[in-house]
Parts: sequence; structure tokens; C-alpha cells
Amino acid sequence: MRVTINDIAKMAGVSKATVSRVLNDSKPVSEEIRQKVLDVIEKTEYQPSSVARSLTTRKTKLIGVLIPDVSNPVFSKIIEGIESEANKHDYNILLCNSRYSEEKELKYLDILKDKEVDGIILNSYHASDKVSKKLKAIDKPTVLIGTQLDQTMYPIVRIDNEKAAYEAVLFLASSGHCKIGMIHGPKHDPIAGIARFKGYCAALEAHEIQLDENLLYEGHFKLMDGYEGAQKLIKMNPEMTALFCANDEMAIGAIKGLIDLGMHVPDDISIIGFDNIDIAGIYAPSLTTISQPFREKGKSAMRVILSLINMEPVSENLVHDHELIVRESTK
Amino acid sequence: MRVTINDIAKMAGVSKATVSRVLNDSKPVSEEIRQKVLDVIEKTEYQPSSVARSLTTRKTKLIGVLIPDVSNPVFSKIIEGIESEANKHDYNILLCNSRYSEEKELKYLDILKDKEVDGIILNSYHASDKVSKKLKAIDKPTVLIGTQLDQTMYPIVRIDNEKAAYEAVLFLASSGHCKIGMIHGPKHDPIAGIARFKGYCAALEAHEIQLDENLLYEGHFKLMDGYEGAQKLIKMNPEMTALFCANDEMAIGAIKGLIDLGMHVPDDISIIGFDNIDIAGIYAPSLTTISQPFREKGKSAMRVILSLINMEPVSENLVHDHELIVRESTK
DNA sequence: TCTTGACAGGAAACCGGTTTCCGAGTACAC
DNA sequence: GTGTACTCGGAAACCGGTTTCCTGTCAAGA
Repeated sequence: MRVTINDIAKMAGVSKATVSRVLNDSKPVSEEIRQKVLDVIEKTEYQPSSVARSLTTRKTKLIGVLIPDVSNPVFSKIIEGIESEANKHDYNILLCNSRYSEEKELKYLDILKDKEVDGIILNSYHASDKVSKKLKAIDKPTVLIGTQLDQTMYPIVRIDNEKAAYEAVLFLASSGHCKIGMIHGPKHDPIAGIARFKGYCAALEAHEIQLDENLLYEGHFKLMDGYEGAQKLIKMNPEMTALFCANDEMAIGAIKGLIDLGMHVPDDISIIGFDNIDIAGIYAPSLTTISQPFREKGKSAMRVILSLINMEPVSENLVHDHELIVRESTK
Repeated sequence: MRVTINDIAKMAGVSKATVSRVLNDSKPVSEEIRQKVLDVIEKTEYQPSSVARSLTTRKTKLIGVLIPDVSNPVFSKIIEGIESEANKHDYNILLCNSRYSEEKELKYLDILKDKEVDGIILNSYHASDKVSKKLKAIDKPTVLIGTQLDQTMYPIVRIDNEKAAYEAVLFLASSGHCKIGMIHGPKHDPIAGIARFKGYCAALEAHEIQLDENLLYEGHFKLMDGYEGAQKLIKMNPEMTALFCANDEMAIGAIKGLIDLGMHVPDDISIIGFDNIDIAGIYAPSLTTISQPFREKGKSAMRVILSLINMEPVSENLVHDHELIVRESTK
């Protein structure tokens, strides 16, 4: 049987209130008794039950982290950041992998309520009304990452996606490209979908390039979307000399797709991605891309959650810096 | 204030025992009363506190997953597998990222004890005595993945690393290579370190090739280890025509390192990796490698944990199949 | 010497569930 | 009509902590 606070109290000849006080330094205890209690605790290797403690304190020291896909490096880096910051402050992570399914998102929100997590970090793929409503009902400190919920008052940790995309496409245009295609994300995604597309449009406009529907392809951020999209676009537009992809995975798919058509990157066509995942730097050719600080975003989100939990004002800067990393895939 | 079982009991005019019975179907309740209780529950959107439940049932429905690095695709795929199986059975994942540090491993084991998880899935990088001892003290259902703990009686989910490495190197030797280098893992790692090296030796022996110390380089599974290792080996052994790397990351580093020296893969040298991570298939050249089913291993581990928790015999097959995937990096 | 206040520590309530134990009511057999 | 068995539901104990409230002791001040 497990050692409980009652056992310790009996063995030390004190009440369990005293044991609790020694454990938490919540009220002064004479040095003599404190030592006796500590001795017994050490001898028995007693470890208080966090479940019991949570019941009275109403705190679980658990942060629910809801993301679409753990095995996507974009999200796993965020998790890593969250974890490192959480760990520093004795919080733990309840991992919720929604697999891009709204149903699972909703189910996990129920679970998070049930588990009484102290806070929620949400990277929702389906930022739907249902999600928003459920989140409100849970009524816990919440931070969003790369997600926009309508009429929301939750802090959002993000980068300026539109500006970043603008810079990427501007770089292509400034290098002399004028037939610039884009493999963009789905329209229902306000961040990686819409915002990056807007940046693309703005950059074209800045260089007085007409937006051409034929140079657009919609993907879902998957490798094969890039592969197929690039092949389709280049067949329809042989004069296309540059391609901006809404994420690195599609960009690498695009490179592979073009190589398989016998083309050369960047000699025949320049490719630029978004996110700067690890592969981007080591792919051959290495990928020019927009780098965003995933780990830092995770840490940042966690710090905001801590502020919210402790009812402190949120001093954290929510908009992180991005950076254009020029590598071999463009010229 | 939160709605509790007491509120429901009062509103429905029954005792809280009855509410509990309706909730859990633990004892028959007349249809009339059941309906009344269910109505109240629905109206109030009552959700029982899992913390309180855990305190009495001694079950938290939490599985502690301790791994060295979430952002490494090898581990995140395992996690994905664990999650999908856990989710099916209403278990949740407490994520523990040890960052390859023994200190953090030990700290997390304390946390897992404190949190009273129902089971532990451990992928330890430092399978030390301390870890082993602490694990024993926690005394919870435990499964190891890709980890060997001395004198342990925990089930180990794994592949036959030695055989897999043997097959990889045999493939090279059978293709006519006789100067085959290896970038292996550290010696303290019984699985990815020792076992894969043994397979290499065995394959050489099968082809009566003398083991040559000069063709060996020790890395820590990082990209740069492969990069530097490959460059060093080829400079020392210009006659080397094939290189086996203990994981894909080092293999890709190796390719990059050799390309940067002006060499061609596979024309000048064949490279073979291990793990078949996503990049392996899309890298240019794509990587010949040993594929192992990470997701399946994760699922498998979770199923074993479930069996252990439910005191059922473990029927799961613990040794998974690997497969040699021949791609462009070898000839 | 008596009062007052500070302080250490114990008893008990409480958190929100589950489960045991028991009693009331009903049905059936004799 | 009485004894018996069975069903349903309530009271209360319990899980292992925290916290409030109270009591006893001792030192300082009047």
C-alpha cells in the first residue's frame, strides 16, 4: 500500500495538518518537529499524492496542449518550447493530437475540461464556432498559437504572416522574377492560408504585377500537394520562373516534382518556402524560406499562460519576428 | 462555481450515490429516476471531476510517455501511435521530454509517480541503474520502447536491430562493395548503438571482409555527425565506396557532406541509412534505408500497457518487422 | 500575580467523487 | 397472513490531501 500523509503523521507522532505544513511551509512549525517529520518522510520515501492535492487546491499543474499533428515538425517544435518552459515552473503537458479533425478537437476540449487542466494552449486547425463556444464554456486560461478564433479575447502568439509572405515574394520580384506562382493553403485557414496569400498579392501589387489565377494552386500543406501543384503549374505556365509555397513541406514537394520533370532548381525555377523546418537547410538544393521561431513561440505561449494563471498582466510580446533565409533554391 | 455531483443530487431530489450510479451504470437504477438525473445533468452540462474520481478509484487514465526528444520524427511518430491507441481507450498522455538528459529523466520519473499515472511508456536514452531503480520504486505498469534496462522484466517493444543492420550491410556487400564504412552510434546505447554495429560486423564477416577500424566513426545520431564523419572517413579512406549510417539523419548529413566535397551519391559512393524517416523518401537523392514501423511500435506499446493495467496476459507481438527500402542513394 | 497576546499544533471540515452497508418496499411462495 | 428473497436507493465512510478554527502554553506587560 502507498504511504499517505496519515502514515507519516502517525509515525512522527503529529497531526496530518502539521505534516502538510512542513511540506508546504504554509505555517511555522518548530524546528524540532519539522526535523522529525522530515526524517520520517525521508525514511519512508513518502511522496504526497498530487491527485489528492489537486482536489482541494483546484489546481492540477497540467497544461492541455492541443495541436493538429505531433509528428509535424512545426508543431513538435512548438511543443518542445512549451515543455521546456512548463517544466521550469513545475507544470506538465497533457498532449492532445487532433489529427486535423474537428471532432477530435471538440472531444479533446471535453477531456481538458474533465481533467481540469490549469490552462490550454490551442493550435486549432478548425477554428470553428463550436470550438470557440466549447472553449468559452471551459473557462480556463487559454492562449492560441497560429489560430484565430472569431470574436475572441484570447491572446494569440504569432508572427506577421502577411508581412512575411510579402517579403518572400518581394524578394523574388526584386530578383527579377515576374511570373511568380503560388501554392497556397486552404481558404478556411485565416493564418497560413489567407494571410500568406494576401502577402503574396501585396508583393505582386508593389511590383505592379497582375495577379494571375492560372499561377495559383491550393494545397493542404502536404508534400504531395507541392509535388502535384508544381507539376501542374509548370505545365500550364512554362514561362513561370518562381514559385512561392505556403510551407516548406510543399516547397520541397515542389522541388522534387520539378526535378522529376527534368528541371533544375534554381536554374530553371526559383522556389521559396515558409517555416524553415530542419529539412529546409539540408535539402539539396537547400531551401530559401521564411524562418519563424517555433520553440520561442511555444515558450512564449507558456509564459502567457503562466501570467494568466497567476492573474498577472501579460507583458509578453505576442508577435514574434520572422526572417527571410536565402539559400540555394532561389536566384 | 462549478457544478458538482451534490448539486445534481439536490436538483434531482436523489442522493449523490444514485447520481454516481446513473453515471457509471454501476448498479441498477429505476428508469424514472435515471431519466430525471440525466435530465438535470444535461440541463446543467454537468461534467464529473476526474480529479475527484481519481482519488477514490486510484486511476488517473493518464499514461506517462517519456522520450528523449519530441521534435525528433522518430519519437514523434511513436507518440502519434501511442496517442491514437490511447485515445481509443480513453487514456491520455502526459508528455515527458527528457532532452537526452539523465537528470531530466529521473526528475520526470518522480513527476510520473507524483501524478499517479496508470502506466509508463519509456524510451530512455540513459538506461542507467538509477533510472531502473527509480522505475522499480514507482511500481506501475511499464513498457520500454527501443530501450534496454539491465535485469529488467519489462516488456520491450522493438525491432531486431542487429538483423536489420546485417541486412543493410549485406545488401551493400552483395552489390559488390567491400570497403564499407560505418558511422555508428555511441557504445553506451545498447540498441541503436551496439546492436546496429554488431549487425554491421556480422555482415562483413559473412562476406569475409576484414573489420577496419579506420572505416568507423562514432556519432550521436545528429546531422552534423554524419556530415563531419563522412568527410573525415572519405579523406582517410579514398577507396571507400559505401557507407552505412546508424540513422537517417546522419545518413543525410553524410550525403550532404560528400556532395559538398564534390562527390556524387550514389555514383562515387553508396549511402544507406536507418529508420526511414519522412525526409529519406524525398531527399535528393532519396535514401536507401531500413524502415521500421514507429507508429505501430507506439500503438503496440500502448496495447501492452493496457493489457498490463487490466491484468490481462500480454498477447502482443513485441518484435516488429523492419524492411530494407532500396532507393537512389545506393548502387 | 493576573491579564493579554503570540504562537505552535491538533481536530475537524472540506474538496467531489465511489462504494459499502443497510433499510424500506415489493413480490412471491407457503 | 407471514416469512423470505430481491431490488432500489439513501446514509455514511472513504480516498489523501489543505485549511479553518480553536485550544493550550508561555512570555511579556501591567
